[in-house]
This record gives sequence, structure tokens and C-alpha cells, in this order.
Amino acid sequence: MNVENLNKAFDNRIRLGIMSILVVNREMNFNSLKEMLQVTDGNLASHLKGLEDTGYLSVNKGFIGRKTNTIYEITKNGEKAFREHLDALEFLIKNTR
Amino acid sequence: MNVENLNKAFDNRIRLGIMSILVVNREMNFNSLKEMLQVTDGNLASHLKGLEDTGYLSVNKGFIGRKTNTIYEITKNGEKAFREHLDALEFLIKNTR
DNA sequence: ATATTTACTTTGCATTTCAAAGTACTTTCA
DNA sequence: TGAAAGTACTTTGAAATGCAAAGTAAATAT
Repeated sequence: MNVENLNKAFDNRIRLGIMSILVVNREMNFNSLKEMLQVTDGNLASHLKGLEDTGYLSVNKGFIGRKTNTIYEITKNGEKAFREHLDALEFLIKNTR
Repeated sequence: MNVENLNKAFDNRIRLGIMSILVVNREMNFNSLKEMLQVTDGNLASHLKGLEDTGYLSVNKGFIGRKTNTIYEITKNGEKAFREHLDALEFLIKNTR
């Protein structure tokens, strides 16, 4: 089996979703991610933190007017790792159908 | 996002692997699964138990000669759930590329 | 007869996942 | 202007999950 090519960091569906959104949209703030993924703040924050810790996401804290705004962006490494993960998934699916 | 269409039971890569093997091969015993997935006994057993508990796998304990042989088979429900999961994954991949 | 192997199962610790509560503001409106 | 409500996260802690090591019972090898 090619299961070992699947990246453990992307096992979780919320993290899969985060990466999927960020690889398409380049960058996205906390609230948009929260809306798109329909998760609680704490849950989202912890997954974002996890991805940041592995170096797959970079975080940019700024402001919109006087309100804080945190933007998440995929890193080069993150994109590479994610695409490899998708390749492995695709392979698994293909061999399963 | 279509993350909610991903089945939580299949988040884990070992369980993904188990289902993928069983949907193709119809049935497989403990040892073959262990070899194919390269996991420890305990780890494999607990994932098989999890899938059995949700009703996605059926277990058949028998013998080969005088030695025990436990065969795992995918259930109708399991196959349906797994195919839906793959559909959701495929959709996510497609929208990400 | 004893040691080793096989095929799992049980146990228990470590990690992960998650929502609720907390924090540090900002905005609203009485 | 000051109390109340909202915003955008972060922290906390309990529950669920993941895992390998140890255990077990029967078979096989020495």
C-alpha cells in the first residue's frame, strides 16, 4: 500500500480543508476560514496552529482599520507537501475504483 | 467547503488503507493486512475494531488447518460509506488543482 | 517436555481533537 | 461617557483517538 505517502499532518478533514482553501485562494483570514469550514473558533485555531508549527502555513497579523485581522498563507513547503498528499490520495482512489 | 462530506471514520490513513484494500480484494486476513500496511499488531487491531464497531467491516474467525485465521470483509454499508468518502475526496482534489 | 512462534487482544500512556471559557480590544447606544 | 455587546482570536481542560508493548492461548519446532 501507498499509505505511507499520505501526510499525517493532513489526516484531519479540517486541516485538509484549510490547505485546500489556501492552495486555491493564496491567502485567507481567520473569519473567512471559519465560515467556509463551519467550525468553532477554538477548533480552527488549533488546527491552524498545528499547520503553522509544521511550517506549512505562515501567519500575518495585521489590522483592517483598527480591528485585528490575521491572514493565513500557505508556505512553499506546505504547498509541496499538500500536493504530494493529494497525489497519494489520487493514486489510492484510482487503485480502488 | 465540502469537508463535511468526508467521513470521520476514514480520516486516519491506516483505516483508509484497510478500506481501500478490502473494497478491492473483498476479503483479507489479519496478517496480509498487517504486511500490506506495515503496521504493528496492536495498531492494526484497534483500527479494525473501530471499523467493525461502526459496522463498516465484518469479521469472520475461522481456521486454516489448526491455526486461527481471522478474515475481514467490507460490509454493504462500509462500501457505500467509503465510496462516498472517495467521491468527496475526489471533488476536493479536483477543486484544488 | 520446553522453547519459540503465531495470531491476535489487552492495557495504558501519549497525542489529538474539540468546545467552552477567557482575553483584549472595539463598537454601539443610552 | 460609560456600560453592554460584539469581534477576533487564545487558552484551557476534558474526551476521544492512536499507538506500541506486554499479554494470552494455541500451534509448532527442538
